[in-house]
Parts: sequence; C-alpha cells; structure tokens
Amino acid sequence: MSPPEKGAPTTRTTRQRTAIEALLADTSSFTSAQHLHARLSAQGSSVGLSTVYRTLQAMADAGEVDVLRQGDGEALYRRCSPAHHHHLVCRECGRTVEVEGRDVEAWAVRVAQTHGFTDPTHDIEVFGTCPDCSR
Amino acid sequence: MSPPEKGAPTTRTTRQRTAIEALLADTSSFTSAQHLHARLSAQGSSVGLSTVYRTLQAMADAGEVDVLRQGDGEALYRRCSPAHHHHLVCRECGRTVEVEGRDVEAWAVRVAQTHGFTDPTHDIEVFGTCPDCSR
DNA sequence: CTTTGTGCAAAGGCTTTGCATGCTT
DNA sequence: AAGCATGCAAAGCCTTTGCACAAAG
Repeated sequence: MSPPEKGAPTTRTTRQRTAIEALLADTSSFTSAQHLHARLSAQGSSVGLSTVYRTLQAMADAGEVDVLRQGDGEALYRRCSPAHHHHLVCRECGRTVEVEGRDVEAWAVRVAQTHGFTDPTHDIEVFGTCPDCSR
Repeated sequence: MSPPEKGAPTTRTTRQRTAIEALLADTSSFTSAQHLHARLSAQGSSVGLSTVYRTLQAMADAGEVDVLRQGDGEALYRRCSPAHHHHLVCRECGRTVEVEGRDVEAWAVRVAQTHGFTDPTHDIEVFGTCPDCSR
C-alpha cells in the first residue's frame, strides 16, 4: 500500500513557512487562519491563504500548534509547548494560559475505565475573563 | 427595542418538531443535523433540512440537547439531561455516556482563580473506545 | 385571525483541492 | 535535476437566511 514510512516528513524552509512560524511565535492568543493571513499581508510578508491553511494544518498534525474549534465553525490556532496541557482562555481578548491538570488527566482516565472504555483521550478547555478584561 | 421578555418563548407542536424530538429521544449517540434529516426521510416523516437545523439550534439554546463540534466543522447533537454534565464518547460508534465531574468542575474554577480569571466556564469531553467496539 | 413554523432555493463563510509554476534540496 | 511548496481560482461542505405559504393557538 504505502512505502515504509520513516520519521518526519520533510518540511522545507520557505519564506512563507518562516513568516507564519515567526508570527505564531509572537502571538500568545488563539488566532484564525484568516486573521493570520490578514496580519501577514498587512505586515508586508504576504502569503497565499491556501498556504496559511496548509501550513497550519501541517503544524497541527505535527503537534506544533493547538487547534480550538469555535462555535461558528472557524478554527483557532495557537503555538504550544510539546508537553500535554490544557488551556485557560480569556473569552474577551483570547489571551491564553497553558495550565497543567494532573488531577483532570487522572479523572478522565478513571471515568473511562469505570465505563469500560479503553484508550482514553480528552478535550478540555477552561474559559473565563482575564484580569485585564474584567477591569 | 424588544418587548418585555417573558418566560419561555412559545414553542408550537408541529409534526416536524414532534418527529425530531422522538427520533432524538431514541438515539443515544451524537448525530449530525444532516444525518438526522436523512433518517427522518428514510423513516417516512420527511422534514425540511432547514427545519432540522432550526429546531436543533432552538433545542440547543433551550438546553435540551448538547452540541459537540467535530473537527471537520460538522456539529453533532444529542439529547441530554438538564443538569450540568460531561460526556464520555466512543470514538468508534459514537455511543455516549453522561458523566458527572464534581472534581473537574472544582479544578476548572481553581485554575481560573489562580490566574485571576473570573466567571469560569469549561468544555470537557472524554473519548475512548467502548466495550462493544474494542471487542 | 394572528403569529409562529416550514420549505425551497439562494447566499454565506470557512476550508479544501486541482493544476501549473517557482523554489528548496 | 527532482520534488515539495505556493498561488490562484474553483469547488465543497455545513449552515444560515429571505420569502411566501401552511399550520397552530
């Protein structure tokens, strides 16, 4: 079927890819592909919208960014640390804080086991209004 | 602007609404609007797709069904109990179990407070393979 | 009789894909 | 030179909306 899959699929260093990664590195809140595309254009380093989508998708697959599905169908992305973690997101400005949740991890596993579900996974996000926005 | 809003916004009893509620009551897994529409047609009690969407949305607003955003942008619905709860969803067949999470609720609140975030809310879903599917 | 619900078809918004060209290796 | 990456435009998908008609209260 498919050739003997080896490690990481080649990722070339292009101006676009670099620009996207750089911008993402400077952003601490969740952003949409479209917004990112707009910022890149405004900033001069214009990149095709499809490229933004493709790159973001690739990074998500590689675990380099976290994806959050908004209620309106728009996907939000944010760079993230490699370790497993959860987010505390400000519902006003989108600012994000990565938090750990050993307790929650354990809870999730326990819940799954209790019902005989194997191979547990979970999606957890906490929302709130951050200090700056509630002022 | 708007008239003095009183209690519940009138919900009329129509054949369509009844059919949707009935089908939902018989389903214990998350379903998409389109799938629901197809099942209704197949079952004879055909209902317009827009009506399905509108009804589902109304029920979601009323807290009669839970909404789950799939990665591909399709929304999944499922009837639910009025009390606050979370879901344990089988990633194979979609079967769902409602679970409580006092511990998690507390954790979420604590996490928010720790970072000065007010008015905490959360989205939590646990996935796994159910007994029947892992067999 | 008045008001809300329904259908159909068209519009919308985000995302994906086909294909020819340019750039990285 | 060989192959992935990029752009543009078109296509896809799910969902929402406008409007005229039917049904509920």
